[in-house]
Amino acid sequence: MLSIGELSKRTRVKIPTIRYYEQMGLISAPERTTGNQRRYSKTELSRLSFIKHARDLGLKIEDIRELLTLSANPEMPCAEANHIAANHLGAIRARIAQLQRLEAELARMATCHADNIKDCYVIESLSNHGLCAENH
Amino acid sequence: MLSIGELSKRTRVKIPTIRYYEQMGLISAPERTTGNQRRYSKTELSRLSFIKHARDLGLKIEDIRELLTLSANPEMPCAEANHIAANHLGAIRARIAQLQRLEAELARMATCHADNIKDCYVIESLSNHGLCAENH
DNA sequence: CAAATACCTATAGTATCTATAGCAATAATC
DNA sequence: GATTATTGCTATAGATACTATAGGTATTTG
Repeated sequence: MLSIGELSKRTRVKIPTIRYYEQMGLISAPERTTGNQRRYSKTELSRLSFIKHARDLGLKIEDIRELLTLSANPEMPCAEANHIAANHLGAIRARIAQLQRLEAELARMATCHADNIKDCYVIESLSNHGLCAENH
Repeated sequence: MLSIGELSKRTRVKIPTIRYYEQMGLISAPERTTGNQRRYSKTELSRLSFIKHARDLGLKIEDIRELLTLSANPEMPCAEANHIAANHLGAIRARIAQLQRLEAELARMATCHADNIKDCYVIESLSNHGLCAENH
């Protein structure tokens, strides 16, 4: 049995976050010691690892909740899980494309070598959208 | 003079967001009509455009506040503004790299053709970090 | 001038945590 | 066994950047 601190170390999920997930119903309330401290089993360790991994991938809590429900019913069709992953993939690709446009613009901006603000390209760029190479 | 609705249309900043920015002190409280409605001048239009543009670039409110202060002092050195932009550029590049790793992993996951959850690669991938091609 | 639209304030809610205060339990050391 | 250090508990507030709602008032349009 793991204390909340050990669970936190192993999953790299911070302690208040674990308690928050419990409150949100993502993980169930674990056993307690006579002194009222939480004690976790291997089951909860792997469930929390799943959650952490999915969060690292940028999935929303509600998506994760759905995936957890799905995974609890091993005979259900896999299409739904695929759908969630594919949806998220589209969102990520769009976000990458957007960030790359911003990267280009910031890179241009950061080449400024003016001595003072009145000639600074950073300020100028932000003031005047027309200077942008790409539209956003 | 523009009403808040016109200002919103021209800057594509939503009305409650404009009022929120006023509350946060990013823009100053504008004139009011006798009926207590806000009326904005060109000055405020361009200031809000600056803010919108910077937000679109992903800059944090506090960074924007700093840039606005800098731009109000045209004789100040430009180094600080450059520093903010460059910092942000670094953060964006890191985020792009991270998202590209996630994209690769999700793309692999979404190729799953299993019929039911127990063989689904999406669920399997999230359960088992060891399957990831890249580390994150 | 009436109806439709736009605007006002104040408050609460969203999402995903993180921090703090004040106290209790457990582990480590002597 | 006693002291001390670490860890844990609950409850509440704060961070971020808004968005939504309720209940009421101005302004514009036909």
